[in-house]
Amino acid sequence: MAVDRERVLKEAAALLTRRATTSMDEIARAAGISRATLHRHFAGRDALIRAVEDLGIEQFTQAMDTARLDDGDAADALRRLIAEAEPVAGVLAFLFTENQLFEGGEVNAGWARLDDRLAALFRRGQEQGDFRIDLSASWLTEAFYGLLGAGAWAVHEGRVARNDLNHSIAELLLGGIRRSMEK
Amino acid sequence: MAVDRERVLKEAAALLTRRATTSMDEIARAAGISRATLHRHFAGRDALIRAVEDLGIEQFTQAMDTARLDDGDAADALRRLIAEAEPVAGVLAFLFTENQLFEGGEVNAGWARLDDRLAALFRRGQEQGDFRIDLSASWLTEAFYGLLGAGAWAVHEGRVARNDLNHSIAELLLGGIRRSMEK
Amino acid sequence: MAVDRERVLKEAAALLTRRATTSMDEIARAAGISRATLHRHFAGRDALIRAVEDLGIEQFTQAMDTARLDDGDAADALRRLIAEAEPVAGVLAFLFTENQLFEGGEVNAGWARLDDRLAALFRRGQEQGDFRIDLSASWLTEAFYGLLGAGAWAVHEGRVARNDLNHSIAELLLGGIRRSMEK
Amino acid sequence: MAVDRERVLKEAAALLTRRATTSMDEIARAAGISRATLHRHFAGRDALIRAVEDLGIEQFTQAMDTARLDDGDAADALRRLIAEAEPVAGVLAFLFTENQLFEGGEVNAGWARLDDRLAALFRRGQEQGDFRIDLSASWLTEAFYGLLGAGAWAVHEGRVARNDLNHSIAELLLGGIRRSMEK
DNA sequence: TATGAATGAGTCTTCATTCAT
DNA sequence: AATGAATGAAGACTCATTCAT
Repeated sequence: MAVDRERVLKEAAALLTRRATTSMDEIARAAGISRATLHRHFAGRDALIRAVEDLGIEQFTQAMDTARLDDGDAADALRRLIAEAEPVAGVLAFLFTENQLFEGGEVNAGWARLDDRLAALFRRGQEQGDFRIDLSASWLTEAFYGLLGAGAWAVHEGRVARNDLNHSIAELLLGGIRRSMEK
Repeated sequence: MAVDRERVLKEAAALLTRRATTSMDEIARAAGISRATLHRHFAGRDALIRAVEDLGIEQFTQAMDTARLDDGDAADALRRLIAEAEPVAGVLAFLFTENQLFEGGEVNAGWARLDDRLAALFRRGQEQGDFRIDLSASWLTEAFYGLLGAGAWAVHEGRVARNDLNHSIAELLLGGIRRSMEK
Repeated sequence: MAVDRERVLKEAAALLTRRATTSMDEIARAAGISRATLHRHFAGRDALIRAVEDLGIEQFTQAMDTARLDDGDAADALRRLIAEAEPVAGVLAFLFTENQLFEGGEVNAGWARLDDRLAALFRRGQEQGDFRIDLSASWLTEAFYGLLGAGAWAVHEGRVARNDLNHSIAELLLGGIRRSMEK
Repeated sequence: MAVDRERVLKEAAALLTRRATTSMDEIARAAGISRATLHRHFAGRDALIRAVEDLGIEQFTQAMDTARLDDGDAADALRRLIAEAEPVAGVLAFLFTENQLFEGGEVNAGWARLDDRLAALFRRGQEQGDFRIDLSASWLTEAFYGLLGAGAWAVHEGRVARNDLNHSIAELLLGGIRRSMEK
């Protein structure tokens, strides 16, 4: 039976997310294949990690597509994005934490496009008067990733219920900590 | 010339934050000493990491002390904490990711104590009616670290000016993205 | 389409002569078949090498037969042998280096028989007063292979024209470098 | 005690000459050091083999220097060269046999210089009327290597006495097999 | 019959750590 | 105290070989 490439990648992502030093052997075993087979499908450790990166980018891209970032209220779009991105949060956190994986420093171009789309959403919100303008779109983009990662981790550690995650991230990001009159 | 222990720890924190698999050799070189010397000062890789942790915990403890978390308005206390913690954001980010990436290692006790103090601040704000109560103190604690780490990285990457960092983090955390009447 | 066994063996000989560590994969690709097919036709690497040996032995045996080593002048017989062996020089070169590089493996019996026939020719020349006797038949045998191999390589590298090969080898072997009165 | 680089290289050359597939481990053990140390001195297997190649080139260059190729009778110069090169014959044979070691095909430039000097010697002999001109200097160069290799092997196999080697090669190369009036 | 896919075994390579100066 | 050198242990990688289609 042919190896399910995507399944292997998902296992790899899951393991690497938990421990960045997970060995090829462990990944292979988790995926139910031999080390040699793992090497046949991914030219080496780097190639595997790059593939995980590509998968993460692809999944996050899909989340953005599904969330229809350009439709309606920017705040609602952001809420939809968080809901869609939640399953990918773990991988994204890994990829962001391990962002100097490759000496060459050539960052996967896919990230830039994602960053752009995200920043565009924040900018739209600002232009439409929904979002404050004293926080740059660029910073909000980074903050989004930071909160997503923290959320994934909090769930993993049992500090936040999975069902609360969407709400926790979205509300914090949109409304902050302070109790306000509105809402 | 005597080895500057703290400098070594800071280099280590910086490198390990970006790549958890950074080798002893890379750390030694970044610190300007030989591998052997690095080993003379820290009994091993684990000991080095523990030392970085300890440094972070110590510095963050000091930041908390200086910020007088229990005094006055909770929001103001949080602002003070962010201001004090900002210079150590790098090491803190390491602590945060570190505890994420290496599972199995019992969490450093000192770290847990810091978590508690931070959570207590959020709880105080909630009890005093300043902070919303639909976001758990536990989650806010995680979010705090996440945003601090994201901020440190954003500055490092040149996406946020160092001078804006305090404001960026504090405002986002306290008020969220949404433009509001107050403030 | 049926696999051309001899073509495979010739490719294998050519590659193995130049690099004893040539992999099964490279040989298979050079022969235009898959690794698995190569294995179906030859029970394993050793079997393949043995088959190449056998091919070389068979072809060289035939060359010897055709050259009628026992007939007439020994020098003429040697010339005929060189002419007959030239097309198989590549495989022969392999046989020669092969027996050099892998020690421990008992020498193929067929090969020893060829050595004997060749040595017998040289001995005959010496007994008949045509060949000098200060160079042992055993050494001349080795030298014969060495020159044949060098010749095959020189042609391959474009340093000697294929049409000159016979003459180059035969003249050097028979008459040496020095300009002489006779001839 | 510091590792004797040259000694390691000589061990490596000796082992690789006998079996091209000798492992790094075997070489390390033969040199009395650990595999890791071997790797510290030679970046990898390829690097080690290249170093062996360099050593071979250097030794053969030295042999040429010592033999004073440009002095006196060309035939005598050739005799001197054979005598000087004899100890290196084994390594040279290995390097010639394994001449496709590196995929890139970038041949060590040192060879070309050696080839040139050797060819120059043959050409000088031809111009001075000592060597026949119907055998190209280029071919004689190849033949020289072929005979040297064959000789090294013949000694190794016990078919030629080490003390006879010089004579065997020189006489065959200079005078050929045929009994002649002169000499 | 031919082959893409899978794998066990073995080699190469790196890293944290120790040693001798 | 500092370091170049050496190494055991562990992981990455490759190859010949087998399997299932």
